[in-house]
Amino acid sequence: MKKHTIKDIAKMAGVSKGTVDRVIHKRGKVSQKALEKVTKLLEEIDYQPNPIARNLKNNKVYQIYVVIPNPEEDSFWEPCIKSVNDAIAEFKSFGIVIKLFFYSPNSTKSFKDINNEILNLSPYAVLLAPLFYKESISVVKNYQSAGIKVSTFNNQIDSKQVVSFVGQNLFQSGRVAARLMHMITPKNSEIIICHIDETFNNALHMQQKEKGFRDYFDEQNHDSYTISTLSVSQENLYKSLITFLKSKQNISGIFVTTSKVYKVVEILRDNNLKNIKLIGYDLLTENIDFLKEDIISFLIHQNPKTQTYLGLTYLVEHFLFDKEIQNQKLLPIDIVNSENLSSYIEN
Amino acid sequence: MKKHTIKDIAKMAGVSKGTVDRVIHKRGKVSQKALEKVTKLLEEIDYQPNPIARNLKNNKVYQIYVVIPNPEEDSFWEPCIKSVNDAIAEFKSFGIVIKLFFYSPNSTKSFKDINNEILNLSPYAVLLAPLFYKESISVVKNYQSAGIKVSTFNNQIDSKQVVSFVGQNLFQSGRVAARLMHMITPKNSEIIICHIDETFNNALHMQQKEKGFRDYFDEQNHDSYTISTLSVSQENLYKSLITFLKSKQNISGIFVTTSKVYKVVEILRDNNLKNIKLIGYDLLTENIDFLKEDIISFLIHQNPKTQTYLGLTYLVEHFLFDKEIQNQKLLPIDIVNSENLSSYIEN
DNA sequence: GTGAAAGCGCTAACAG
DNA sequence: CTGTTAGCGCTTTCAC
Repeated sequence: MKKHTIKDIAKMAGVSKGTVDRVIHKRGKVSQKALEKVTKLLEEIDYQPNPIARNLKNNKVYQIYVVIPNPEEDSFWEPCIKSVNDAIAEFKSFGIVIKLFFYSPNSTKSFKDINNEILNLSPYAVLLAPLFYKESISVVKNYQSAGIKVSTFNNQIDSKQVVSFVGQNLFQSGRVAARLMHMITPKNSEIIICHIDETFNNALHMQQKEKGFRDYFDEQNHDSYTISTLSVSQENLYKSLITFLKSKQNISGIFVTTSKVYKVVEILRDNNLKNIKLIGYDLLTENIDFLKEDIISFLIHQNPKTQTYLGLTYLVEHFLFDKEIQNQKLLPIDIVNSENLSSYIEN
Repeated sequence: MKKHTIKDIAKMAGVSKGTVDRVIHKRGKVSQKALEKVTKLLEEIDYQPNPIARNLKNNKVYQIYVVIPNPEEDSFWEPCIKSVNDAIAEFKSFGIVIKLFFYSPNSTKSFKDINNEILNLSPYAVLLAPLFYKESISVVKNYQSAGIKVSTFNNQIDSKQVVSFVGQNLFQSGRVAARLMHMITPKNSEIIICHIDETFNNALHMQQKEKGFRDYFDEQNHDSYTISTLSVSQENLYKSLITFLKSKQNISGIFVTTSKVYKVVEILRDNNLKNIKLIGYDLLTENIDFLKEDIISFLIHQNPKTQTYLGLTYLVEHFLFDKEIQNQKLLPIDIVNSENLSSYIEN
């Protein structure tokens, strides 16, 4: 059993391969008669051109450059490195060259600089984890003018120029955290939403998460819970948190909207504050240990590794097989506790 | 910029493409001198043969037949249909033909029959969801003798003949359920493990889940919880469960080891039994509604859709690009509550 | 309008 | 041992 080829169709229709090709690609210059005959045959057979043969001519090298915050400054991004390396190995033989670039999560300048640098290298496409909203918009615009495709992941920016976004619904993610918090804290207690961020540049995520979190509790008979927000830089975290906590009483839980939960754990521990449930984000090694010890109750997994890998895969398959890229892929919001943890990291 | 080809290397080494090919594939019949020269060049360049061109010759049609329990008899398998259809559409143009076959989850005969039928059709490979252990082993053996590759998913069978397995660690899955149950039930209460199964043929899964569940509680100061097991067929479920529940007191939770949780919900509701927490498996529509209403606290997602899709993808990529198939892929054990539910199903 | 032919990268058969 | 050649399915060019 073999696939029908252009040759088969040509023979059946009594025309040449060239004519069949012209019909398939609607290049015109085909007689009415031939057109009808071939079209009919194509439909009957449900002909599918062989995408492999089609791209044989394209012995191009496609450069895809990945741009993320430096994992040494924020270990959240660590898993992306592995993911990129996997993709490099997997796609090398197809002529896909993937390179990884870092910018400092605390410096919009470094972000702009690295992207300008990449602009000059003119790759085929860029996969971007954009922290800085305003700067990202303009960076994307530059790529666009240079004819370089841009996909984003983790953080969404509102730009028509972006080919594809891979990430999570952060509002919903906040609701998930709220649901869990609701489950493990007593009524009539106080819950704190804690934003920890260096520069407040990525405040957008945190805001969406907070909205979702509050939205959930608003739907409950929520008068029984008091919810307050603490927004603070890493530097001031220690002092501010302690002061904040002391100003309250009956605190049963803290929802940390970033991966920096472990910092909160350390502070609580230092000050011998117990019986406060913690929910935060991401499977950093620092967090993992606390999760295992049940000091952190739940982590929500944002899965940067899969985000990166999917973002890359979409681009690659588009280049190689003309596969359409889906505009948006929202990953599941994984709830992780001490027991299903291993199933997410041994992977 | 373009990829290095066999032609480039031949030119550089001052030999013919044929010779380079012989070196690459270690076919011998190459002079020492040529061998060294070419080998060195290949390494220097880090030459990767173009897998696309390589398989151009193979204008075969690869049939992959998928065999699952009939979703009309057990809706757990429903999502596999979608998955198979997706794969059909995605791989059609590559000459991959995928077909779906059902057997009755209550009849070993139908299982054997359908597999014999498939054996006669001699496809390239079979992707199998094996419910019946003993029968599966022999079925796999038959395929093996006929030179048909077999991958399995969802249920593991211990056979060296199986190319690949996609599924979950069920022991760990039981532990996850236990951890959650522990979190939402009070100490000194009684918890029930409930196995619901028509024929007890797939008892293996349920046993592994039970082991994990008990293992977790054994690690806790577990004397405060009483855990007992009820094993029952669907038919007898109603009566048996009621009798069982009446024989106990202070029941705080039921862990149902299959997707049939919704049946338990209905029984509890009928009998006006409240305040019993429920944890079960799988995002059946029947279960989903109860999860949303918070009557079921958690569902563990076994993700049959992804299992099927991955199983198929591995085979396809192996056939088309000689990609190695990983022997075992353990999927994450997803914890689903009313809030992250949508992120798993809108997908 | 149309067919013939070359070529993409790789493999395999064949002739030397 | 080695080079040449044909051919996989598709596209593109060129001559008629």
